[in-house]
Amino acid sequence: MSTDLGELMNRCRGSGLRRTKALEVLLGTLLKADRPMTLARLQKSRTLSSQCDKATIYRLLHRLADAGIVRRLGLHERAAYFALIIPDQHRDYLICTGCGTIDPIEAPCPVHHLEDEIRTKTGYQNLYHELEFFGTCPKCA
Amino acid sequence: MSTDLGELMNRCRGSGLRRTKALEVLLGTLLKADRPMTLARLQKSRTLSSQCDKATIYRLLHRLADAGIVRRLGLHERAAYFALIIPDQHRDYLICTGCGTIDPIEAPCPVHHLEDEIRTKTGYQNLYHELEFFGTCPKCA
DNA sequence: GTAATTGCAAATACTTTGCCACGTA
DNA sequence: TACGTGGCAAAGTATTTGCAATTAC
Repeated sequence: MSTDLGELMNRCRGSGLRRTKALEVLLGTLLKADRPMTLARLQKSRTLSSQCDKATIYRLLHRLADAGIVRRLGLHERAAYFALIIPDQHRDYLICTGCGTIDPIEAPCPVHHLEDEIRTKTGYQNLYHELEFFGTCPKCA
Repeated sequence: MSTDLGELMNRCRGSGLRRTKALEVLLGTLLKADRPMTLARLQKSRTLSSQCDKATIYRLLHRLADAGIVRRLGLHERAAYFALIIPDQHRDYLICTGCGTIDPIEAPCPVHHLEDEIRTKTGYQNLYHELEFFGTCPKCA
């Protein structure tokens, strides 16, 4: 784990966000989860639900996304997922289509080369990618 | 283009779907588009809007997904995207975060090896993946 | 004839915004 | 003090379902 709560708060301060209780609890929850979470899921988390409103979490997540501190992901659900961006660490995910479990993949991401190729061939800028594997986990099989 | 409308209809019949006007028009639209489309976008298509209701398109898309004829994709929008599955052809996409343009990527997909590795290491079955590149296209830059 | 399919309308689910009170800088 | 932030409630957008009429087989 190359990031802790204090460092995250500093990055937030650097982006002009204020040091509020809600922000701290939200970042702590995302950090502990170590995988993407939906707004609804975050809201149900013990600490967050007692500390702040759904709209607050929603707006914080979007501010954090603008600041480049969290990333918004699709992941095939109706609800949007959000995950912390850890500097110099790219994450892909393995998702069970049965129970919905989401696990980060340990293996190094194999598409950086293709990303470079696309950048030069198409002229797209600020490229990034999202890679997810879907399947049935052993428990659900 | 390795698939035509007749072949698609045959695959549908093979899965027990009935040969209806709505099905034919929907498949034709997806085939012509050659990229993922949202329900709303499909609905706006000239031919489809005059031929059938939103709920019909919705239900057809889901039956087609169950039959393995279309695939449901995330693609970062609030609305779900659907694309035809062409046998023996895997597609990844390049998406402009500015204007929302979606283009299929021509390059061969570089993650099949990792997919195999995940299969054996984790015991997940029916593995498939989704890979999207996001960036700013030259026009939007 | 029978069961799948369709259209219309109503119900959900999740997201997004308005407004005023509040807390941080 | 000033302005970003928070809570509550209402509005917006996309999805999903119920049911009676219709159509394919």
